[in-house]
Amino acid sequence: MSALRVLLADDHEMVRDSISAFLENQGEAAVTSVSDLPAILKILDTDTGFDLVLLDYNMPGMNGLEGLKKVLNAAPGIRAAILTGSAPNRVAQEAMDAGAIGFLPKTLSAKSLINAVRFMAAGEPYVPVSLMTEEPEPETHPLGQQLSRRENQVLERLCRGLSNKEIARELELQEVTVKLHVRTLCRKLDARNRTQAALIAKEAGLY
Amino acid sequence: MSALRVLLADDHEMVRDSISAFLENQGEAAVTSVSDLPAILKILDTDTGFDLVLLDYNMPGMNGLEGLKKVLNAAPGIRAAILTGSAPNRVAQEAMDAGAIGFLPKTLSAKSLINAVRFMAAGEPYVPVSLMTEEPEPETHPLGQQLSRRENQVLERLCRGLSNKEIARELELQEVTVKLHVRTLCRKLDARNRTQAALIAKEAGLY
DNA sequence: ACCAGACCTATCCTTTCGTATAGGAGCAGG
DNA sequence: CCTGCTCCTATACGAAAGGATAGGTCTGGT
Repeated sequence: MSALRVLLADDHEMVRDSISAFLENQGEAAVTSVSDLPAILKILDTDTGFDLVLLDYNMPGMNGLEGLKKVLNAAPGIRAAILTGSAPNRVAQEAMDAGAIGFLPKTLSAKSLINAVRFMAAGEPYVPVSLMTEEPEPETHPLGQQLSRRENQVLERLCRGLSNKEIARELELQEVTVKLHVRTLCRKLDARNRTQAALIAKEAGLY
Repeated sequence: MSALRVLLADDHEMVRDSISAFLENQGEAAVTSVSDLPAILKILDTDTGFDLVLLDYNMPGMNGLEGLKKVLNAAPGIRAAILTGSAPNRVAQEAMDAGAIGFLPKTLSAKSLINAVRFMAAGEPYVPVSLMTEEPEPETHPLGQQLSRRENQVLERLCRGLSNKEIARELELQEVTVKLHVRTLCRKLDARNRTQAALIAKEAGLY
């Protein structure tokens, strides 16, 4: 049997090395690993012959599921899966809807990982059962859940003390748009201003 | 040479399996892995013969560095290191102060991990150079002491998300004066604006 | 086809924040 | 006395934040 060709992107070098070493030691796959989204796109520019692409959800250039869409766009028909540390049910659903072949929380065991990779490389969608059954989702954070994707992204940057302009630059948005999100976000969190919003989020342990 | 005995705790099963598999494949160590802090404490209750304990910073029961202290308390003299996804400089310092033998961001390469484990198991402290050379951002708790009485009063209100005007009213000052304090206070805390100042203060547990 | 919701942008406006400069009052120690 | 420090105030200006209104796209669901 010829080894599967896997393309792995994660900004944590330890995660990269560990996963790729593990997959290769099992003789299961030949792993090419990079650290950000642009690198993935560059590779796919000349080589779309991978059996599977693994994308870290939190990684430079990903911008939520935008990165996934870019990958699918760059290599139509390729099988791409999302890899994430936290396991928000909602994101899994969104990822699958966006065309992902699978969704892998890092809480997955290495053995399950092997199986999942095998499944997905064969074109079979894979999402851990736990994520599907936990439909009612006990709300890891009641706060973050009532915010939209964008609002969460903005809030995270609010918690780094960034200005609207800086947030706009990072998210590739106009400053007015950021203001909009900040305002609606403040309303939902019952905060009077950005500072309170940031404090509330930190208090809740969101960021 | 006999293999090192490593005790690993991380709530992400994938991380556990990957790291332990990697370490063991190198013939470097025999890894025992668990998923939370109580499990660690239970093991140490009957077996303190490990060369190294690796603790995920974000893990059930850890509660910041409390978990580290519990481990050191349960097995005095044992070598314990903190493992974390994010790499906040400050926490590294705190961890070392609290008695950790090392601090490992997950951005570390697998090769560096091996070296680090070897170092630490030998009793040699290990912290990535990058964390040491980065801007120190020292003194988490002495923060409050660097501030004058007024500045502390202003900071406390900053942490309630109040505006300059509101702070002025509460302290019976003019708004300009509050601005002055906010500015000098931000300088001392190395914050770029009021939001960051509030966040830093809360992070340090000041208010 | 239609509607609802999330998302993005624009214009206009007011308020707040942040910075700079220039003082003055009070108190400590050399 | 002079020096240095913290504290308080004042005026002024540009930058940022916050708010309101209006309209646009795109999506999924009915």
